[in-house]
Amino acid sequence: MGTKQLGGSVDQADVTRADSLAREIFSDIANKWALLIIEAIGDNTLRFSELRDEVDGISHKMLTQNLRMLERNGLIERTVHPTVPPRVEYTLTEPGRALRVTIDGMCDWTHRYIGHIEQARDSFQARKQ
Amino acid sequence: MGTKQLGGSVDQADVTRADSLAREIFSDIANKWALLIIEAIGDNTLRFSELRDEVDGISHKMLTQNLRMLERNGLIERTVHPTVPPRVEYTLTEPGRALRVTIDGMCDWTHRYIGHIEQARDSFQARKQ
DNA sequence: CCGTATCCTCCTCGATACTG
DNA sequence: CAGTATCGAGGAGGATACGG
Repeated sequence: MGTKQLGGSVDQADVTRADSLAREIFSDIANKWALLIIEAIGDNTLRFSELRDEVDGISHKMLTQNLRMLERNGLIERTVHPTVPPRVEYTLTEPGRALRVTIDGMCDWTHRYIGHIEQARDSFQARKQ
Repeated sequence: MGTKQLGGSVDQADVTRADSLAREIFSDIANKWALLIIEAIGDNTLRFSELRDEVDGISHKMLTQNLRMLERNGLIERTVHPTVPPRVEYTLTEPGRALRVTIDGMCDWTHRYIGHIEQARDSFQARKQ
C-alpha cells in the first residue's frame, strides 16, 4: 500500500498515519465475506435475512459481524424500520458503490480466467507428481 | 458469484461445477496477503526475501503458503536458479497481471475514500456513544 | 425479524528449528 | 537463501439460546 506518496507540504507523521490507516482499511475490506456481501447488495436494498440467503455459506454471526464492519467504514447504510417484527434494510453508500465496481472487476476476472486457472492447477499437480 | 449465467447449450452440471470452482478461486484470492503479494510483485521480478521485506508484516510461513497458492492457480511464475545459495524469483503471469489491475483499483479506492471512511468511523463511534 | 452473547471447536498463524 | 516441519497459543467462526 505504501505506494504513491503525495510529496510536498504534507507532514511526515500524517503520511505514515494515513498509510497505516490505509492498510487497516484494506485488511478489513480484503476478505471474501465483505466482498461477497457488497456484491450481493449491489443496487438492491436487502434485508438481513435476504442477505443471509443471497450470500451462500455465510453464518448468521459472520453476516452481522461483517455488516457492522462495513457500516462502521461507511460502505453500507443500515436503516431500521420500527415495525414489529423489525425490518432492517441495507444498501450501498457512494463509497460502497465505488468499491463495488472494482469487485465486479474481480468477478469478471474470475470468470474470464477460470479456464487458465483450471489448467494451471492440473499442471501444478502434475509437476508435483 | 452466481451471477451472469451463460444460458443455452451448456450442461447444468457444468454450470454448477464452474460456479463452485469460481467461488473456490474467489475465496483463495480474496484475502489480504494474496492481494498484497500481487501488488508487491507488480511489474518486478522479486526474490523470496525481497517479497518478505516488501510486504510488511507478513511472516515467512504466510508468504510461502500464499506463494504456493498463487503459483498453483497460475497467477505467478516461480523460477529457481540452481546456484548456491539458491535464488528463487517470482513474477506475475498474464492472469496475474490482469488481476493486478483490479487490485490497483482497490488501492486507488482506499486512497480516494480514506477521508470518507475516517469520518464514517467517527460518526459510527458517536452513534454508539 | 434482527441482534447479541456464550460456549466450544478447529485451524490459522507465528516462532522455532532443521534440510538442501 | 529458500523451503519444510512441528508445536502451541489465540482467534475465527459455528451452534445455540435468549432479548427487544
